[in-house]
Amino acid sequence: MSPATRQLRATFFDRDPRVVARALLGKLLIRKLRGKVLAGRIVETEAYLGEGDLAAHSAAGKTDRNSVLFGPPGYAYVYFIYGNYYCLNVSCLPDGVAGGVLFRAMEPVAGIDQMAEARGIHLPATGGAAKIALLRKISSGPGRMCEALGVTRERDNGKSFVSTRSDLRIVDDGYRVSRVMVTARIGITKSADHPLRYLIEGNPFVSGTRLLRTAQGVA
DNA sequence: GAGGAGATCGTCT
DNA sequence: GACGATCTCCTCT
Repeated sequence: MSPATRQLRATFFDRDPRVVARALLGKLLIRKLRGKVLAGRIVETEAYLGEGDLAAHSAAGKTDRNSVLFGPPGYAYVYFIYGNYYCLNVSCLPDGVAGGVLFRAMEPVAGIDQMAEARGIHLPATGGAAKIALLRKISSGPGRMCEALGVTRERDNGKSFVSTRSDLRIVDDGYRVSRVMVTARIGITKSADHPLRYLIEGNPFVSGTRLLRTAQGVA
């Protein structure tokens, strides 16, 4: 990483989830696990707006499960879904106001062998299309990302993204995103038509294929 | 290559 | 007891 790399602060997350979701594209998600550094560039996010957003876990109010979403900005909300998978979010907006951003996909950057191993993927030594297809399988999806990074609710729910001592951090290394696309969110039934999914246009590491329209600023 | 359905269990009602 | 911010495998075209 370049010397210009800097960790995101709480003020970055103390904004509308739609603004944060878009701004997170291109940032590096860094995980320290058992002495190893795992990192990926965020290429796809979804915004969840809080109590007015029926698709958000916080829609029905605060519970033990979703309390992190109602807390201060910049903290990890991890939940277990479909009996198999974890999903990783970061809380947004001030303490007491619900809102968050779901990390949906990232491009592997560092610790790729460790992440592939965690996913049960064997990477070939040589490159080519077959290797790229396997690299996509490491972290193109929220459940896949969590498995690759070793994220679990027990270990990471409520953890700070903005503490310099945290083993879960997000940094800006100066990478600039050329074009952002906005589509409807994936896998939900309520408020499903809202364009709140943000992805880097043309990036091969995004999940799914539902591309509805190109972003014109923040929706 | 695309689409459908099953797996599997925590959370909420 | 029902549902779900997913993934993978299997079948069909």
